[in-house]
Amino acid sequence: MPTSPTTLFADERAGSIYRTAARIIYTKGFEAASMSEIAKAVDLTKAGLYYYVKGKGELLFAIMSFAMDLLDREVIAPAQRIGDPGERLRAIVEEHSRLLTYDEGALVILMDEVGSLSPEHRSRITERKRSYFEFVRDTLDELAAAGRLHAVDTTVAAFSLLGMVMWLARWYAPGGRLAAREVVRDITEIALRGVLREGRPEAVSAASSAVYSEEVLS
Amino acid sequence: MPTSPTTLFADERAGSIYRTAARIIYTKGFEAASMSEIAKAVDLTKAGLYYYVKGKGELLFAIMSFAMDLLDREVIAPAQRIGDPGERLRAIVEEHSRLLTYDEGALVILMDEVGSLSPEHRSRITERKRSYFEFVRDTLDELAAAGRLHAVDTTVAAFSLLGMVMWLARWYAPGGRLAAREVVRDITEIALRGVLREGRPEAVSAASSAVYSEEVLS
DNA sequence: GAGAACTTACCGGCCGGTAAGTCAGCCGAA
DNA sequence: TTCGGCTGACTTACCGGCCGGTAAGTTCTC
Repeated sequence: MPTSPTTLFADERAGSIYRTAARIIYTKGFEAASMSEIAKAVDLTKAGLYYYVKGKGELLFAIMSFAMDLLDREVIAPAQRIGDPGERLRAIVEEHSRLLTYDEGALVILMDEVGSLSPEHRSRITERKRSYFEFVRDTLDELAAAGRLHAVDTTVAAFSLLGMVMWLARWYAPGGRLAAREVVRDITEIALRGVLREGRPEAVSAASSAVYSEEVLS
Repeated sequence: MPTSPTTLFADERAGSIYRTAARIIYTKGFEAASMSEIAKAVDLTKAGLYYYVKGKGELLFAIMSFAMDLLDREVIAPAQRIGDPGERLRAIVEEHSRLLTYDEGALVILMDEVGSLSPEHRSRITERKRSYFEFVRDTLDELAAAGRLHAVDTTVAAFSLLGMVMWLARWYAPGGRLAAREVVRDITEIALRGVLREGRPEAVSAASSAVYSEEVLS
């Protein structure tokens, strides 16, 4: 279905606005980032920016929804197709970590700025996050029922694993001396080993100490 | 050494101002929290608040310094006195987690709002955080040298463990279904099992849970 | 009466947001 | 082929309000 040139341009422009806004909000925080600043970054006046977005709150909500869609598509949906709960857990940790090494803001905003949303928007985002959390915990429950989990509360375990993964966004600097692939693999190993009883088959583990480098403390 | 009543009163007042400010900033975020709001919460006008604090930035820095002092006193210093690196790591994770279940804001602000500090203040806080991080990583290096660690990069491992612990502040609600003691114990087990090769001596963990029998009330 | 502990009243500035105007380019009609 | 109108994509100019911060005065205690 072809779109008219003007509309296509508008869509591309809108996309670049959201991406730029995400980067700025991610860097400075939502409250500290001003609409004028975002407008200037996309070569518009503030009023010009308001032609595209309804308001600051709507902008934040749009970015978060985009991030949630990304998480759904890249992590949750693929994992849901995996039958074995152990492999499913591994896929979740691995893909979520990998996504965070790519990301340039949206996923971090999703984690950090829920408090800045309006009540209605907040409840919609929180609902999607809860459903993700429950997906992880259900997977852990399945493992526990099969006797494959160490004796820990699955709620605590789910939060801990997700926390470990999400923290990645706080410290990992792409382009630094730590390669994304090794980081993702190490995190996955630490996470799974933390909760799973089984001594997993780890053939790849030996090649671990390849190109490691410096990291950034925020 | 006795303090004069007025000074004592001022100190107590100052203390309660910092505590209240920490709670508000923790709840709404630094940028979203206004000085008038903080003033009102301590039954002062904004100008009255400025009698005690030099400015918003100084207030944030003071709260973070307090949090860092707390971390030093309750986690780092005791751990530094432990010879065995395995027990030292356990103490770090356990005590840091425990501290987070008590905390009413300061430690979370320390983690989340570094970006709002002035460059000078930021570098001073970041330096202390780096030193803590390196303490943890050095402990992991020690374990690795003794062959007691799984084959993962110690930098990634240190960030992952700390991330898991710090995430606790994001989700744990005191007074809920999960008792602080069990949460701390489970997190410690997941963390240590994630990186340590050894099947740990469980006797130590049983003894340590007896020490921390005090209940969290807030 | 001196100093600590405030309050009242105000400042300039930036905030999110908007009303109204501009202007390029496409449209159908003459 | 030209013309008038229409619309999408903006800009200029402005709004009230709250922000961090302060000068100057007041009250209370010793």
